[in-house]
Amino acid sequence: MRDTWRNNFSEWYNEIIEKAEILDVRYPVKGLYVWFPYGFSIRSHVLHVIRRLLNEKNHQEALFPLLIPEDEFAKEAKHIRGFEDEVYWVTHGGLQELNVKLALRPTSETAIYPMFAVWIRSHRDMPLKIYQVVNTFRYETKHTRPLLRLREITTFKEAHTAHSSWEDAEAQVAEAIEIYKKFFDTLGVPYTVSRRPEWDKFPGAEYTMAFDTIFPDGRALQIATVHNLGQNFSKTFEITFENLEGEQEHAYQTCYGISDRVIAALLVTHGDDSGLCLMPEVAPIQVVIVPIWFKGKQEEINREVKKLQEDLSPLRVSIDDRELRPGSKFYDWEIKGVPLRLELGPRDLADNVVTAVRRDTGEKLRLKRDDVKKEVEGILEKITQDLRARAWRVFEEKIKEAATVEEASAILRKEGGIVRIKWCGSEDCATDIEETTGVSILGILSEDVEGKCAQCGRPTKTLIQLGRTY
RNA sequence: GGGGCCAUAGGGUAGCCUGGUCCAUCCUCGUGGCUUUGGGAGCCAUGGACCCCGGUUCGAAUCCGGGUGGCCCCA
Repeated sequence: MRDTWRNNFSEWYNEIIEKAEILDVRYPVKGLYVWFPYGFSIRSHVLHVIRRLLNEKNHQEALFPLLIPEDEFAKEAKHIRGFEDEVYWVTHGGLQELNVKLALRPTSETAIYPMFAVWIRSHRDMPLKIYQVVNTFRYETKHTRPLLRLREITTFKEAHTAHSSWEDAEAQVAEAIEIYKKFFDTLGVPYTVSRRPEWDKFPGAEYTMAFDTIFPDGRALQIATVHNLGQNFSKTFEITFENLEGEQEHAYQTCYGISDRVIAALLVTHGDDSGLCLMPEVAPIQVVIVPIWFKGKQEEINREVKKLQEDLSPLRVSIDDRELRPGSKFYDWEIKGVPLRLELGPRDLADNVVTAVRRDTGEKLRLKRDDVKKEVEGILEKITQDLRARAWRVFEEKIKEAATVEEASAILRKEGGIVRIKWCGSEDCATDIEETTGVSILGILSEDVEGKCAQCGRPTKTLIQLGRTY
């Protein structure tokens, strides 16, 4: 693991996924991976956070089928064109060929919206805010990578809403962005939000807002998207409602999603050369207690360790009573990213203290045994704040501004990250910028700046972000 | 989208070029036991592998073809 986080990110990533028991990559199908119980537990805690945030804003969780009939799937022309070369098809039932092929959902618009058409009749049925957490399938032909490029996306949280006006849909986009900001803040994952360029928006959307973070190798990773679908899908799927004037009108829709990539971002953002460092809120084990046994004292130590665990309830506390040397246990839990380790040995008992070691800083502390719970809670809160602050500091250092395309190009080649430049809005300039820099335009950050297009020099108010993507 | 490298116990590897001496090397790991425990313990015993299909050959981990899977670089 030594120094690979900074110097060989790919190697660190592959190693940590396996050693921290996040995913087993040995499943014999390309692009499909097995969640280990430990990784699955992190996933569960992360999902708990997003569910809480969505439910607070009156979203309802539902569940739609995995299989979508070809005729529904093909209804929206742009949508299908965006996905058709990566769809898995179910063509047979047993030995019999199906009359209508069934798509394994690559995303669920075409599974959900036919039902929206049935459910929505009046403006009173809206806003309708539904979400589901499911697996989706995409036949990736490129290099697949755990959590980053999958053939089965195992953790696809997609929300779909319908509204009775464009303004309400716009407000929903804003609400979704706020929810995601809170979500990533909880995970301590830094982000930038921008509007994807026209040619890169979700197929069938009016526009797409996207969250990107930056990985240690300098690449940008899309971690969430929010789409305003306007009436595009409601027209194809005939989702209509009777408005206040008594007329039939097509609904205004939005959808927004996150995927396994947020788990990758969580792991990578706070990782270091010793392994993971998990945010306490989503750590399967928040505190691990390592008993320090000495001959003759084992029973007493075990008794005290058990008492300590009970005193720390309801924190997620685990006792490591494996028959191993303590040092070996320390390494294990550091790789797995347990935020706080407590040690209890004869010396601690004699002094009525508990030894604590922070995963993020390595700092060693002596906690008074009598108010250990308050102290531990305080440390976990401190770890949360420090991890978040550190992540944002690192992130912001990787965002630069450039006046010219050449300058942007030099920065991106040398250190990667995200570079902001001004752009006139023409597709020709965009193409030239992407060709010169060799990276993509991530999106439009602002349309309220003063300056000149870095490519052609024409005056513009648009600031965009460039970065090499995953 | 283009190019390169690779596949041997649970993990990491040697052997492959030059086919036989390989019932396959070393480290790690698993199991049983003894001793130990404040940063990866030691000893004894024991367990486990040549990616798949086909071809060449008296003989294939090794050579050839295809498939599957993995990694890296460039666009």
